[in-house]
Amino acid sequence: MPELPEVETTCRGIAPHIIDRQVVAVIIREARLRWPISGHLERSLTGARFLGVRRRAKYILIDTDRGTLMIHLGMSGSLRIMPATAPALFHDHVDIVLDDHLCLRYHDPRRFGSMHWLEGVSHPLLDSLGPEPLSPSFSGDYLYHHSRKRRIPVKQFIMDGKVVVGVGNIYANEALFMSGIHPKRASGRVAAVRYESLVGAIKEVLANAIEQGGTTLRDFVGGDGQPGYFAQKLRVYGRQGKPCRVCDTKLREIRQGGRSTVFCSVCQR
DNA sequence: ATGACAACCTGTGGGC
DNA sequence: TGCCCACAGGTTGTCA
Repeated sequence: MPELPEVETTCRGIAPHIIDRQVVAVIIREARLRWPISGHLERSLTGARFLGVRRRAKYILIDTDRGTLMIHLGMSGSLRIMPATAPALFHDHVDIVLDDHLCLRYHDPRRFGSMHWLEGVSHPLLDSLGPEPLSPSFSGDYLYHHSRKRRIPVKQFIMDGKVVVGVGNIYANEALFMSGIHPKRASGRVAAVRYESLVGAIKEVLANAIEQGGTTLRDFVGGDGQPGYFAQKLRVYGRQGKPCRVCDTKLREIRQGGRSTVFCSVCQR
């Protein structure tokens, strides 16, 4: 489900409701996520006070006075604020009950998400991540230099979290269209000036999607339960067979690394 | 080091 | 109408 804009939307949605609140209980109904939830988590988190919400890549980092709660939403996860007394539905795997009778509820049908407790500042899953796409260190120059001599198609290159984090399938498709680059082009054969354009497109599409509250395709809702409104602005993703918004050519769909790629064979070279 | 691919899991939509 | 297969927003691990 969530790409970076949806994760950012979730962070912003939950932060005002949980900061300064104390955890009075942790209810784990299903611990079998991508990695099983550690037995330490409940003991460590209960009684802790939330201090702030951060994001690194698609990980949500919730700092407390005792350690940090690290949550990933996988493909189908969501976090909602709701009354602690609201009946738990199917796939509501975890409740973090707060001292004001609200709770932070984790829902994830596919269970590709995860929940970790960090005692220190780091975690192995965060160690080899590339730069944040909206940070100044992510530049055309950076992509150009890291792609030399690489043969991987440019779309898969920008979706590699060791290269840059937070560029998922939707926004990779969109950014390549916006910058006129063919998704199958070898990343090592993309010129510097085109990487400048691509990086600009990635920053623009992600920033716009965040402003719109994320992209709701099926069931995404932010921390307040509201859907995102970016879906109606998509240029290529999900529009295979439909006319290119620029030149009217029928958009093509191919598969790359098991993921669907939609592009315009006239606009993208 | 790089790249290709399977794996994790459930829900849904399209084709037959 | 109902069944089955393919595919869905992500990421890691394995293997050649």
